[in-house]
Amino acid sequence: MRIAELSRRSGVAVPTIKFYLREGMLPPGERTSPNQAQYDEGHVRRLRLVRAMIDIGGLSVAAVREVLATVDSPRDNLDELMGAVSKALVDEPAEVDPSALAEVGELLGELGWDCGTDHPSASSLAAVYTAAREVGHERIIDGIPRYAKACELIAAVDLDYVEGAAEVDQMLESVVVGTVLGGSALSALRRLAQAAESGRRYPPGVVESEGLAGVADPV
Amino acid sequence: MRIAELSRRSGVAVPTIKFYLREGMLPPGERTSPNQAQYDEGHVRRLRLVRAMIDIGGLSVAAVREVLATVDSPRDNLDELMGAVSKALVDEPAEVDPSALAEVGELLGELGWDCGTDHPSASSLAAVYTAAREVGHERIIDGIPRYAKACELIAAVDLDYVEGAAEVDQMLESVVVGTVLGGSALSALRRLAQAAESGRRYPPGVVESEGLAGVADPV
DNA sequence: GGTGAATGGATAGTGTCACTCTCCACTATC
DNA sequence: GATAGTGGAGAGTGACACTATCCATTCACC
Repeated sequence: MRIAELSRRSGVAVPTIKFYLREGMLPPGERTSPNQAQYDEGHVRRLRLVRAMIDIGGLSVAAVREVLATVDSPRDNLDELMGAVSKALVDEPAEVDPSALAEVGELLGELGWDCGTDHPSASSLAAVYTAAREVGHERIIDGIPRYAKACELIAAVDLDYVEGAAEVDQMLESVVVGTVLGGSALSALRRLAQAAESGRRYPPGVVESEGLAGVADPV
Repeated sequence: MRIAELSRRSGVAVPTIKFYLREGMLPPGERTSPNQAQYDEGHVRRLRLVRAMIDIGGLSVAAVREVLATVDSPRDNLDELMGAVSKALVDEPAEVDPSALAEVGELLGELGWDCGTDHPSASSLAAVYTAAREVGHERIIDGIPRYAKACELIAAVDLDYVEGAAEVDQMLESVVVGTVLGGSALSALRRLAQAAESGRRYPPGVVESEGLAGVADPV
């Protein structure tokens, strides 16, 4: 197919497709003459993946390019691939308080998680610790171990999903899709679960004259 | 204190503070003369909160303004406040496939979550369903119920955190901090848990000649 | 074989965002 | 009285993600 059909099939405007080609987020079509090229089903899929990462995952064009470059030149084990995708997905904080990082290391030890504090996300978590203290909400850190238990369940789902991929290239893509779309799904589910739990704890109908109903003075 | 000290205490540049004042993200200082104003500890806290939301939470200035406006004019129950913060935090997808939304409704029913599909996050989740199918990864949807179970644990932590706040205005802020900083902590923990789980399933040292070690042909 | 639409490629322009700079009249402090 | 700092407003900046325009082909149809 040519660019017009690719545009129609993917829902992406022709100038935008040209832009993505220039940016290397979409491989060039197969050249049939000096200024003609053919695109295939793979281009449609890739384009949809790009749009999903941008629209649903909220990634920047630069992040998408980096993630796709990782997928296109795969590593030889899952750990490394996931690490590479993580690195492309998170922008590691510039400087992290070493004591907060040590605290994260301690947490990882208690949890029995053998990933070290050199993992980029360990720095991200340490940055959250620091920020929480700066805004006077250090109390939030007390909940982290329970968050971690929930994340063990989530990670098991994530790994199962990647394992369940039929082919190796599907597997690479499933790391990306699982991380990006899964992340959006999780944040939506979290909010829904909060609403549900809140409704369970403080059933509607109970109205109080001041403060937060059922919270300042729980029923 | 005056603006220079506020800048020093908060680590935010003076022109940026002026910008935040203009944008209404920081309440004006107490005027002592036509062109002099005093700022207090509350301004320092607020400024740190703004920076945490932007730097750690990745919120836009517009989103921060909206969230703070919500906090500054609180509702009379927790459900409503959380809903208002959610609304300010997520940009609801423009159009959602009704059948995907119905599917989300079914899921909510099975889970016993009594929040309806009119919750903005229900649409977000439906958008993920649609995007997953468009990129040929509908299989990811099978993992959603297990994600949801993990989110029940997370939501319990979140609600406990808000309940534990000493005063009502602390409580309002804890909804924001819990949602924003908690979200960043969760995504970092998820990645760390993935790395740990991956290391557990495929211990290092096992090297294979092709494909993903221990995955294409699990040990 | 001629003609109008479409193509690939490149360059320049657009709108948004989050500051950042510059200017101003005025105030505080030495 | 000199100098630095202040609140306030408007214009300017750089990054980002497209979008528009142009051009020399090339295609599809008559």
